[in-house]
Amino acid sequence: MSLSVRKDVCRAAPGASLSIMATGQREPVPTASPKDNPAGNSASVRTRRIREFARDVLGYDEFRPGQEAAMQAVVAGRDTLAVLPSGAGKTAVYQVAGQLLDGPVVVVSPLIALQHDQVERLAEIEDRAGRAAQLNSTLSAAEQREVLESLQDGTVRFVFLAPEQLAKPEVVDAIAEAKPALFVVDEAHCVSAWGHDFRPEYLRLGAVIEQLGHPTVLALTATAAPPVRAEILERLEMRDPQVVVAGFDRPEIRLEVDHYADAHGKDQGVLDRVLGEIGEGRGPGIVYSATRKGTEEIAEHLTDRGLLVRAYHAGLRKAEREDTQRAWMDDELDVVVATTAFGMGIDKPDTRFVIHAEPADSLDSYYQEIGRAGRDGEPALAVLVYRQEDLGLRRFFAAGAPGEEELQQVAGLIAAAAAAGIEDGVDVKDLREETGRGATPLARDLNLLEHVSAVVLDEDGSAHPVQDGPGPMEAAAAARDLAEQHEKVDQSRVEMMRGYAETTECRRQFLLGYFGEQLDEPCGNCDSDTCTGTGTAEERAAAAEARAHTPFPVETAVEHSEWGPGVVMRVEDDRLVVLFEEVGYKTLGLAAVTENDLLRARA
DNA sequence: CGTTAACTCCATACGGAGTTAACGGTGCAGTATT
Repeated sequence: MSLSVRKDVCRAAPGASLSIMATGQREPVPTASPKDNPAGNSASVRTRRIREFARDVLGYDEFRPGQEAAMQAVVAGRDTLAVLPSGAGKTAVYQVAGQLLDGPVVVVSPLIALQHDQVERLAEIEDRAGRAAQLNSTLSAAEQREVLESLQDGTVRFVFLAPEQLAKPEVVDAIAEAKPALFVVDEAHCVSAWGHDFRPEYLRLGAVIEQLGHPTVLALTATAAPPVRAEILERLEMRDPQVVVAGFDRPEIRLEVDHYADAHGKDQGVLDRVLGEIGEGRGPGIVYSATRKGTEEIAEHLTDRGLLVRAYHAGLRKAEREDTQRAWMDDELDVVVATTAFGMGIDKPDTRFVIHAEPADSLDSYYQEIGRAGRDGEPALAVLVYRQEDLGLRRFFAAGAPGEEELQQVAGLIAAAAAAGIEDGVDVKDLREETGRGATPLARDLNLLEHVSAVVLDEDGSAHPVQDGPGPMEAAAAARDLAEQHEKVDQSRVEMMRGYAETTECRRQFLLGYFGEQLDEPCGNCDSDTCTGTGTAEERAAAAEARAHTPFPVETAVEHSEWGPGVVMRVEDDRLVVLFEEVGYKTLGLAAVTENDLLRARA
């Protein structure tokens, strides 16, 4: 096994070490023998026990890339972020830890449906790995109490819950009493993608981990670009984290982009593409649309053409959604046309294509979505049917930072209560009544105010002003600045989606570059000129030449006169993509950079 | 940001052109209602 260690760009965790595993390489599970443990060395004992568990309980013949490294780190009690491709057996990483560590395992999982599946899967090996239970609102109050009690008396070894459960002090207390050995955040990219406003409880997990006495933390995700990794480490307050990244190139997925200028042409293009694939016998597939209405219209048109199709989005009745999922899994459909609601926890390895009728909000989402095709390793296809105007909706969703007045009001109410001598702080419920604002935007505001050290939430979830912290006016301004910074980063992610759609070079190089991995040669399996062989040899040579002589190669730490520090993510023959810490991704013309001396390398 | 449904205005009136406002995605939990 070759294992190179290099410095990550994570500024949140200067001490983080990073392992990169070669793509697709599998490591056999060796037979444990006494000589693995000649001196009773604890690392080799761990290795032996991990391998025994993998073979005897999970029935593994081999480890997937990164899997054993992540297990080693976790079993040794080290905080670990594991970025492992879909189907790389992330579950096994905490299963093994559950058996080898002394204490229960808490798993934060974003969807109740996902928790359900996870519990069922663990039930199959319950006698060897320990009992698993879920804790959520589908359970009665008595059942919820029972789960927590079983966790405390050791009869339940794994508990699966959503972050919202951990907003309840009594739940955190009960779990703390059970002295968990491991705190797992599954689908950890949600910390960044959902945390800011949609599900703000994700941002509070760091504080929860502290309240639990900081058990070993394991963050798991299939997709996380460097800034997302940095945010996960920071938000979860991980200590001296081990970052394991298994190569996540999916060479079997062919990458294509179809360009259209007008809306009608694009709609037709989506239908033609789907009909073409199904007509050639290359199905089933998923079509992603940005809107609910879009999914229904496309589904209707495809049905009219005789395909077995269903639409799927969060506005449909629960029973209908479940039945569509079942029909999809049972091979009853050619196509599911869906919003982003469809996907997480749905694993159909023989999905042959993923076609996007609109661009995703980021390459993170896009890669996650197309990654659902070809999990069986057979050839698969990802097509983005692209029209520039469709980015507008994504830009709209990326906007929406709270106004300064709103933040001032919230900070003011909290400060006023403290000034009036109310020592218990302000309950979030009271804030909701006073401001007339919903729970979600309010939680977002509180997160922002907390992040600028103006407000603290105590263990009961009540808000207090920070002693000697900024006043409401100052706090609101700082919080707004922070929100605007998030917004800039989100907008820059949309820009990277645009960059992918509009690049004329190898799309896989672009995509992997975005995730901080360099692919040295064009992939040969995308629709770029270089990979289809339509570009001239001279052009390709010129591009390679330019890359070789750039003053700022990939991964160079740079400083921009206006945008501050950043890291070079990608080099083309006439431009650079740089990820700046404060403003996100920017594409810079190389000529302008050299002429105006815009960038300099940092030490 | 871009699309579209709803509205207003004018008047070669079985309605067309132009303006404006609303809308768009992900899920948890808890509460009210059948």
